[in-house]
Amino acid sequence: MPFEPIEPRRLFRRIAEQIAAMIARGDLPPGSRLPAERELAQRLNVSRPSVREALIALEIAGLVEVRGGSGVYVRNGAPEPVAQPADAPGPFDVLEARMVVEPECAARAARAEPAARAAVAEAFGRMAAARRAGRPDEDSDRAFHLAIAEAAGNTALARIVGGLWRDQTAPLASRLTDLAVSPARRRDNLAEHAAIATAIVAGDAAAARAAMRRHLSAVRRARLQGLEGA
Amino acid sequence: MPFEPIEPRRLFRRIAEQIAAMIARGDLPPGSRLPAERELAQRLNVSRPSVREALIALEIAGLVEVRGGSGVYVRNGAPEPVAQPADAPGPFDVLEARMVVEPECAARAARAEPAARAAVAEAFGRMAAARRAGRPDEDSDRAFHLAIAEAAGNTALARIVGGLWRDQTAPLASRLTDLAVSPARRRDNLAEHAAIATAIVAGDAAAARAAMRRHLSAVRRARLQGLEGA
DNA sequence: GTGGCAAAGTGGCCTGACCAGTTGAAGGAT
DNA sequence: ATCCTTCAACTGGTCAGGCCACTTTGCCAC
Repeated sequence: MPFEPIEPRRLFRRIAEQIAAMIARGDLPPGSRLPAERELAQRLNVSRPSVREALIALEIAGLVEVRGGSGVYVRNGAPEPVAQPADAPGPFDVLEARMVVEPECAARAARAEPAARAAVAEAFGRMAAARRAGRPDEDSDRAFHLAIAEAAGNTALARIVGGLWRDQTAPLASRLTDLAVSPARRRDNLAEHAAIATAIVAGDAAAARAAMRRHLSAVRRARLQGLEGA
Repeated sequence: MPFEPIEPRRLFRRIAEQIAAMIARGDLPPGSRLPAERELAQRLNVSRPSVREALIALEIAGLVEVRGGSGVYVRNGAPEPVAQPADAPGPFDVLEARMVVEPECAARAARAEPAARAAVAEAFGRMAAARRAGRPDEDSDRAFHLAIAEAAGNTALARIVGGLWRDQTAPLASRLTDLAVSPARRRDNLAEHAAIATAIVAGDAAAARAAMRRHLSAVRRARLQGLEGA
């Protein structure tokens, strides 16, 4: 008898989520052993196979580790939703990392299907519109770069770019550099984005890579000057 | 009765690998329905629960989609935003991302100060020792790549590489392909690492970049081919 | 102490069964 | 003939109970 007939989802998912919730809540600290399969089954009023399926799902998801004959343990390096501000990279490290990753993303995006490339063009359109309307274009700027990373069609790369932008915008230190953007720089920024979008839509991978590289170089140059002149 | 007591791994992993191999090989095109659980069980000479566990593992890994009452289908490309537990990237996405980031890290490491480069050499030495001692070299392998990323002197890049390795070893289905490393591949792996370490210690950035690229290409090739011989 | 051995506990896997949803084709109504 | 209903086959979803191999633990002899 499933413990609650209210939810239509598959049983092992409900069980897995329940266990994951315990881990996230701290009821099951990292490294600790969770109850035996038989006991979990009895406690949750489900069968042992269902518990096993849930545990396998959690194992593949990287939340727990199953040691045969011993027990199931909460994984130590469990990905926490909270980020530690301590070792956050500095703004220039982030920018350099972007110069490694994003040109390649742009090149791949240029080789993507037309639909994906159209999404990049659309993101650029929104950014241009925001700028014309005088709205802060920080969000649409980020959205543009993220659209390119997503168009590249690689989840891992998209996640990396997303993380870099988070590192870049979150810390207060980088906020300071953000303010250093002059109206002229803002205009150039838009023009550089246009070059990138054009190359991607045209399917020219080499041009897209070069345009992205130029753009990021310009951003770095502006930041270096901003720190002096402002 | 397990079909062959030759492998000590858990049964559902072996089954999952076998199915994943069929998908990778193209025997099961994206969108196609794979055989029923009962038939798979009979064909592979295992019980249905074991097949179910394997299918759940593949589902969490994002390789297949299970439609109740209908069948199990090979997923075409894009991972849905469905993923509640974790939308971790697939193993090949991770590998591709590494091919974007790590060669650049190797090049920068080669330009680093002697102390940082010595740390890379040391990490390689530990890995070689572990391999000689017959110890599992997965950890030292990871440590070697992380050492290079850290020697590159960019916090953001080091963090990216660390994240990619976590994605690769902890969460996803890559574990399924991980154990497909033959002794020959393990030996080549060490040789490739040696080439990387040598170039970095010598301060030859171009050679380091090329060696890292060769290494990752070899890893990808091994993963694509693997899983058949056993 | 200390080393070894046995029992308890745990995951690993199997057999067999029943239920619920999907699917597609047979058969009736229009 | 065409459309709709119905129903049987098929598929995944879940449960129950059982046996085995391995790890852990604690007792006992040394």
